Amino acid sequence: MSAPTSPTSPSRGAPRTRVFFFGTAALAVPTLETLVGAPAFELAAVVTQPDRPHGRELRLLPTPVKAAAQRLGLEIWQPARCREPEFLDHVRAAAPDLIVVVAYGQILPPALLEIPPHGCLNVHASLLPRHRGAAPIQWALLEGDPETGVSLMRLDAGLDTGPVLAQARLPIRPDDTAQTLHDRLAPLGADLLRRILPEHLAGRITPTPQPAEGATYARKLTKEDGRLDWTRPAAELHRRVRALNPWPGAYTYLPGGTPLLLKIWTASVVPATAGQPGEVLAADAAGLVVRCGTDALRVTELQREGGRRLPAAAFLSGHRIEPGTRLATP
RNA sequence: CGCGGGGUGGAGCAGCCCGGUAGCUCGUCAGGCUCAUAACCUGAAGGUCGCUGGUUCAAAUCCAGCCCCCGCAA
Repeated sequence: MSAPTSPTSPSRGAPRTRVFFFGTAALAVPTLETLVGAPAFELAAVVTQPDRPHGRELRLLPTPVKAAAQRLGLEIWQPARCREPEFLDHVRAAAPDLIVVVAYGQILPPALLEIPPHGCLNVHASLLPRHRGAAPIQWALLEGDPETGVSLMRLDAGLDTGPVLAQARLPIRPDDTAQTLHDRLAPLGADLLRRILPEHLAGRITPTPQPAEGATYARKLTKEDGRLDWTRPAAELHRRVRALNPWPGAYTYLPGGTPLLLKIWTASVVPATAGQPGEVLAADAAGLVVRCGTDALRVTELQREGGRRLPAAAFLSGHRIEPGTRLATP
């Protein structure tokens, strides 16, 4: 569709800044698009993780960033490890002025950080120093933060520990999921970079070291994190359901000959004082109400293993669940 | 060849192992009850049982191939 762009229109005066973009996940795509759309920059190459087997047939699929880069007609590099000497040589030879990193998934070694004269900038989806690490969006939800945001920082040798250039805040809505929050943070990060980058290149910004106080680490989530412990308060379980949507998903089990795995997609908190934790208090068109340690959770969308995601009313049409049933967490 | 589950009237499921009248919950439509109703009662419409071929007197059900969906795993 788009022909490979050549540096036509000799922008009179200042040469364009040569940028390398490092990114992998979908969060990074809006930032990549922003850079491509800015005439002041020449996007020399996009570095992303190698294609990995994905999906049902374990086919090799491109990363979201690679797919976007292909669509934009950009040069793509996919080193197995960005600390490989051979790769570092390639980067040195290409002489980028600046490296921008968003959700790349690998740590950039000091030897790489030293290459671009304007440094390596990173867009991170939290208000640093809170939620450093791999899953900042999910942890902001799990912890019940009233707000989160994006931070633009200069990479150093640590994990998300570099000095911060700027931040943008974003309130967390009561019904936000990791997906919806991600979808608002991604463009927010792109916008932050677009606004601040010219200032940075002009030398008008002094990054502020992150305060030691308030630093937390947002470790990557696992499937095990999705197990719902019904003795916990409903408010907490509600946060867990939202934080793990769409991945890895919160779940419980419906008792039976062989317990049936139920993934909980959406729910809300309702007051309750009767019943035992895990007990089904009601199962009707309004949803599946499950007693928790405090109050109850009204499940409104769920999915059994092997089945598709369904509204509670549709699910209950085919799966009779009587009040009094105890959902288990084996 | 990574492992496994599934495609049955508008929705969700059962029936398939042990071939032979298409079932359940809900929805829709009509009528009734009621001050009224998403409640209740009665009745009705609506299905090439994913596609193709095979076995058989007979296939939703057994066999083969294909298409599509989902979970695990990554």
